[in-house]
Amino acid sequence: MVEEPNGNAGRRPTLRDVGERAGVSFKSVSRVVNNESGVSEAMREKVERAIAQLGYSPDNRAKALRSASSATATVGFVQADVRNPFHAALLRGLEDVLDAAGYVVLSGSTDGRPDRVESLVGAFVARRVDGLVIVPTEPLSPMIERERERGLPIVCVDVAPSGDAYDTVLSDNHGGAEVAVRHLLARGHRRIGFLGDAGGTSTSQARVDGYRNALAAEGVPIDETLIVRGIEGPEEAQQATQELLMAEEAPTAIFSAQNLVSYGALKTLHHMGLQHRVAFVGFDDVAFSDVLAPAVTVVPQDPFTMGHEAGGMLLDRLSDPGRGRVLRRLPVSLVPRGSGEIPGPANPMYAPPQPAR
Amino acid sequence: MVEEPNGNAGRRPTLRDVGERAGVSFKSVSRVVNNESGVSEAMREKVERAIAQLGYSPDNRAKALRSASSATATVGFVQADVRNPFHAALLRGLEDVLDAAGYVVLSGSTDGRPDRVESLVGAFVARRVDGLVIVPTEPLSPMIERERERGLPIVCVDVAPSGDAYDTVLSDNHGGAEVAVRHLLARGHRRIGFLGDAGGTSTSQARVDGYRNALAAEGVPIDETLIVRGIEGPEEAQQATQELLMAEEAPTAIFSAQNLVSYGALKTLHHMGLQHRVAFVGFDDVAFSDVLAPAVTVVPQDPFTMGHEAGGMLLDRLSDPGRGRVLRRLPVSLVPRGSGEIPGPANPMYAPPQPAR
DNA sequence: TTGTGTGTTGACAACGTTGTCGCATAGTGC
DNA sequence: GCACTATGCGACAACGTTGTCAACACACAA
Repeated sequence: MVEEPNGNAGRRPTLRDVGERAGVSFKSVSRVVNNESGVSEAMREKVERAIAQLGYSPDNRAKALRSASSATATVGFVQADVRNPFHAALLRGLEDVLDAAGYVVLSGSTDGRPDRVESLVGAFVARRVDGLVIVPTEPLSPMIERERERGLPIVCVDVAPSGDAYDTVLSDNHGGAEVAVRHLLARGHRRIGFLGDAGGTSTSQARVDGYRNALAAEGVPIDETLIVRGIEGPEEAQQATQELLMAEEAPTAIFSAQNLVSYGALKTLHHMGLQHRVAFVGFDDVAFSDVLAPAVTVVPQDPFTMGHEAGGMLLDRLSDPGRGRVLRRLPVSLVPRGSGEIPGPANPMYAPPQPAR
Repeated sequence: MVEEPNGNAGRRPTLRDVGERAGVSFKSVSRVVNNESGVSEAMREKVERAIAQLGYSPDNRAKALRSASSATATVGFVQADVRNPFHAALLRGLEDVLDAAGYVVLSGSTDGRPDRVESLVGAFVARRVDGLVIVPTEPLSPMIERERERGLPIVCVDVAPSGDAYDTVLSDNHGGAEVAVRHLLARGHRRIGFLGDAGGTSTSQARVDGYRNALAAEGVPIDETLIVRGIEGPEEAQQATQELLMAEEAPTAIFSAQNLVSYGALKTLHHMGLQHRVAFVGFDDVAFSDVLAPAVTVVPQDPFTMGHEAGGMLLDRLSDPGRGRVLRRLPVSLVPRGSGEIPGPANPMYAPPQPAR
């Protein structure tokens, strides 16, 4: 039970309060709190008793304020929407590694809106975060650029901003997309739809490039009408998928380059009754991918690990601000579960896609 | 472009720096920054020019430190795991309403472990958050109790801690469970399995109580062997579901009381090929609930709104610390999608559940 | 006894900000 | 010309902490 001093209800006890209580100077209390050497046993006991009685907890703001070089042990995480499971897992990975190092995480969602990015970063900077982890948007917010120039440690995750100024953690987006499309090609598909998200980020670009590369490597001509980019959320993905599948020469397979897009695409495939006829591979894992019939073949990323890596990278940068810029590209590989193994026209097992109903 | 003063590389400009630059006292700069009255136009312009040149951003730590009553405009959110979509949506709801009021959110996951709760709350308090929003565990951390006694505004969400000391936002857990089970009863089911999560919280309890109530109201005897509680995560849920369905007198319907449990239960139903035979209703919505076949009948909560409400409640409490404790219980209703409408034995349409393969 | 270390403690100045107060300067009324 | 008020600005003290330095007590050797 914490003793509540009569006069100053609501005020938190300070070093000075504890010192008064213990009959010593507040500086001695500071020494005990910080486990400094050169404190007698008697002093330590007296002070610790007083601390317990008053329920003292140190004020990190004052500590951080004392020396400009000193730190708040707080970092900011800026992403589009924490409700996207990918971002939530990133955050959790971050939290875990930073928590272990004594940091806490300020988290904010921007929906990718530049004004929200600016205001959020401004709010974080006002609180003097020691560093930022961001999922960049394109173009990168000028405020973020300015903070980097000023020396604030910043790590990008999932997306590499243009230029090579930022420490970055990525998945192998190009390679992953290529593997996915090769997988479909190998099963006899020649007309493969591409569904990509909005944003115009390097990540989004790398995934189309991977798609194009895989086709080119097999000598399959690229039909631009099969490539749909700029899809914003599951509803638009449903729409786009439907249009693609109702077209004159519909694709026999679909590669979706992002988890929310996959969600919409799968919904449409199932609603149209084509889930067993049209092959599907998605970048990013998707909830229930192993419960759906057919189970969903994906190239999963590991966002938890990505967050972990990003946090570690930030800690490294904090301890050595002068080091060169680091880019880490995490390998990905395809997990076949069923939807991606549906045969295509160049395969003897092929059955033409007709709606089941 | 921010001008970098030669001498003090890395140091952020302060009020004093701006004042020097503009040739005025730092106090005048403070006045301009805070839009105080009694500042001449000439002064304002001079200062604003200097602010822009130096890229000044105020230091929230110092501001908050200045007066004990002043605030950090920061709140902490403590939950088990952001990767749970329910918690992520809570966080997003919180962020949005608090952001609009100028606050930022410190977020931390504890996996429900008491030691992590303590250390996280300690870290938040050290940074002098103005308030906390927590998803409580049972028993409630003594550190949280102590902070409430000390006067820190705290709002609980999703779970009501024992006693009635905390502002709380809840779903109507009892009512929701009752509606779900009544729904199954009305379709002819008499043996209804209950799958509940671990934790021993009031929420978890309310959902079993709702289950029991619904059965009792229909005069259906309660078979304790059909009630499985304390399920920790999807894997355990899979296991429990399988055992339930392989038992001598297996249930013809299942009510799952939590989203992660539903995930595991659905996985097992599908793997056993029983998804069209055994009825299923889940508390909490679940990703892909409308893509699965049959689509999943649920009693969804609206975690985004819950987070929104919790944030609003915290803001209210901050502006009026003396007000009485508030409890808000949000209504829920059942969304029939298919899985919950599979007929049971007391229904003429009933077909006995046999594995499809 | 004196000097020299050694170990423990306290006084005091910062950190960057806001609140309070006082001092100029200018304008107003007589 | 003299008070008086209003307006704009600066000086200074906090807020709670840490770093620096000085002061003190004590032991030990010379």
